[in-house]
Amino acid sequence: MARKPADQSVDREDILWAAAEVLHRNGYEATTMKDIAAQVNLTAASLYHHFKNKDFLLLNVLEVGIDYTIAKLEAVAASDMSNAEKLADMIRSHVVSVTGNVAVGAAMVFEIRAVLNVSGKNGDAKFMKEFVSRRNKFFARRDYFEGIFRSVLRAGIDAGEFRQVDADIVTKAMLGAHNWVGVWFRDGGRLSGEEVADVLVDTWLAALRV
Amino acid sequence: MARKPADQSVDREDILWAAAEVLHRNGYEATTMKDIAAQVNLTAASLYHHFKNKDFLLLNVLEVGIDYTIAKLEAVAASDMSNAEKLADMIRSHVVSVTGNVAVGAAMVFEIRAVLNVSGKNGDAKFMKEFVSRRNKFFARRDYFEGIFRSVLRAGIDAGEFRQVDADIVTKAMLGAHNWVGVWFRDGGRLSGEEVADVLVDTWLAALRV
DNA sequence: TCTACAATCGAATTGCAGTTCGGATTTCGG
DNA sequence: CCGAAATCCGAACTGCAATTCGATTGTAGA
Repeated sequence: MARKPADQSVDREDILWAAAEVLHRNGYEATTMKDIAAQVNLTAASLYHHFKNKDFLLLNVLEVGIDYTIAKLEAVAASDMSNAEKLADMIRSHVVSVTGNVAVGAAMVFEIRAVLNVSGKNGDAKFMKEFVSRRNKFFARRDYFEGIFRSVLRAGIDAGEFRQVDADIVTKAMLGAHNWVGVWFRDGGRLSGEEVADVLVDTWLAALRV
Repeated sequence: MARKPADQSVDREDILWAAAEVLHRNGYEATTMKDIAAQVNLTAASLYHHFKNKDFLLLNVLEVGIDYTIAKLEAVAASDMSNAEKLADMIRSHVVSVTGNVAVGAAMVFEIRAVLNVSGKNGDAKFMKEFVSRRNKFFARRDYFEGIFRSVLRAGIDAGEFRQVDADIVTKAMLGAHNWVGVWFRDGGRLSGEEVADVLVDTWLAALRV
């Protein structure tokens, strides 16, 4: 239908990835459209053909990240394993997502505040409506994500597989620890993402054993 | 010596606090000098009388935050309790710091990237030298902070008080979970900071019990 | 009381990031 | 081979945030 030089065929998804990487490297506000564009050999202006504006671009990255993670999580949570086995797989899945997909993973966690600040500045309300709507949906998805962990934890407690703990707090502790991995993990370090995941699985199951 | 109207006596420390609060609320890049100034009824220009520039202001907040936390931690680590008791107190101390001093605590953790980016932009190298020096010192302090936790954990393992775990990873997991508290904790929630701390102490000790 | 200086502000400067716009350029369906 | 739509870019606009500077005003201490 249109232009797409063989040497740089860049599409929406490529940009999303580039954005995720730069975002993870610099943080939201510190990331310029130019930076993102450079990552895919485009100019800042070109990005506006693919995305309404910077906020939507970021929001898209977050959406992709959360969807990716939730998809993997749901598969596990829906299986017919014991709650302990489920939780182990979920932890593994989450941690590996964060380490293997640092870009998306970290962006998912640490850039939220920026997205939150809709009311803060641009009150131009142009795409405002759609933006707020999608942003709320995103937050709902985040809560849903956390909810999956909490449910399995609760079920395990009720089933006597886990000891009695404050499921809310422990869930948040788990997510915090996992998210934090995205901050310090580096490829080529002493442990691989899978190995780190194993350590955390072991740790949490120990914390929960009756 | 100089001016200091009785109605607004604002000093360096007040600004530091204001900055910490706004920072925690908006994130570094999203926080303007004007925002900070407004918090203490000053104009942005006035801030430059107290701080070289925005970066130094943030750095100062981080320094204050880390020093505060380390001070409390060292007191505990130096006592003659068992490693388990020490760790419990340290966890409590850390978590309470984060919840009670959300400003400093969260800034300490989530704004680092912004400080890191020295090389990123302003290469004007005016205060650059001093800044880099202090920033490195800050990072060293952060490592030191983490080291205290790791040491006690290791000592406990060696002493047979804790089970064999990967001390590096578990330490980071703990810090991640604690830092994360600064993100979700709200005064007036179901639990107080102390209560949250207790849950975490219980959780980690369970994870480590032989 | 006088003076030097701390503390503050208003106004002006600078630079850059986000965004817009119109004009190319390329490709594909027909 | 043509026309429409997809892509992309250069240049220009806009606004704001950081920073600077000179002027002003209290105030503490000689």
